[in-house]
Amino acid sequence: MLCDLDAFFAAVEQRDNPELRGKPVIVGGLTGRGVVATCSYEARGFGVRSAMPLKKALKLCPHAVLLPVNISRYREVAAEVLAVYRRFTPFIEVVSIDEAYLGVAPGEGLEVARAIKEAVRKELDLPLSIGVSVNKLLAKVACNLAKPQGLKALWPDEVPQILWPLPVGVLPGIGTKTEKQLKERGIRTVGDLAAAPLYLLKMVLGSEALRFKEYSHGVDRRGLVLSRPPLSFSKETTFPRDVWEPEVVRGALMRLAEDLGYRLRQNGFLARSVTLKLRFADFRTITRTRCLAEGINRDSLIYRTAWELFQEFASSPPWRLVGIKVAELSNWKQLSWLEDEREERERMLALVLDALRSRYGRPVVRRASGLKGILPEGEE
DNA sequence: TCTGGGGTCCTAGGACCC
DNA sequence: TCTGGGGTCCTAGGACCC
Repeated sequence: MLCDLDAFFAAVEQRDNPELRGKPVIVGGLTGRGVVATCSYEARGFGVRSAMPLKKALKLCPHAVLLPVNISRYREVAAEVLAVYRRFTPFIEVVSIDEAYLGVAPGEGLEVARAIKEAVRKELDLPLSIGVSVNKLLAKVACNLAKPQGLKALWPDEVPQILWPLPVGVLPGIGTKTEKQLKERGIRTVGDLAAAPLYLLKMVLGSEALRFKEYSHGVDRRGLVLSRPPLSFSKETTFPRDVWEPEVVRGALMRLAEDLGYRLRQNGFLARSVTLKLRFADFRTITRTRCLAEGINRDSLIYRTAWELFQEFASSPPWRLVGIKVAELSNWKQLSWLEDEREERERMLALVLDALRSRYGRPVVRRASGLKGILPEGEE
């Protein structure tokens, strides 16, 4: 079964603040250049949708309550929801903060789903939709049909009647680009796809043609992916206005690097590649990667690498967005006894800063001349 | 309308090695 | 003089998902 919390961010806000119940609520960035992360069903009534620019959303629904994304709060609540799921089954694939596939014994799906839905509503006061079937694809489609606050099963014998009339975009892996290409070849619905000759599908879908052909018949061989370590961490920021000054970008890179270093250390990783992402005012976007000889997790090394890449490849302003990604992750082995004393002191400093940060938030270090010889060269 | 942020996966070319 | 086949690693971009 697929469990999907309805309008999750907005639902948490409405639950935590009853005054918001029944009102159009939009959760999204507040910079003015943001988009809608989630909106309540009341807001959807005005045509507001996820990923819509906030400016447009507020034109459609001027009296909406606009709230910033309080991601740490939503993570707390999501953990509570997961704890409920775990009471019913250990077979859980967490797709995202608000979605998870649950595996239960054949024949028990609907019954367990009803119990989960009821528990989440009663104990956590959150609306949940669940789709039940024999595989992930059909469970997902069933869930979409059930929303909001619904529970629906979709069995293989219903595929021609229920799945075939739907647009091909309901299949996982078919996004707007592929949907358009298929449409140009006369394939609009899943039924069209099921009837199309394979050579035609291969023109658009390449080596994946067969898999989508199977999907169109309701066949999905994917199993549950219970859990695995992350492959990358990234952080990026869109400036409130287009930026012309390299110094502003440099400051942003410092903050991004701090955040990524913190996450690497907290999760016990070293990263061997650093990627700089730049978006220009005209929305052209480039990425530049540097692979390193050794894994790193120090803010200063992440920052330095990203800044070097920026200096090499930034070409010309104005810039709209800057981001850093760290990847090629490995476990953070304890440094060998070969490490020199300076490195040891830097490691201690990092641990102290992380402890401060866990407790008080990100430390703002304006100038630390007293730490000469401890901080890396050139770092304030 | 004016376009976020955090991820994964795939493709394709080039360098390099044997 | 003109050129195989198999492999890994690195890099850039794009599609997709939530």
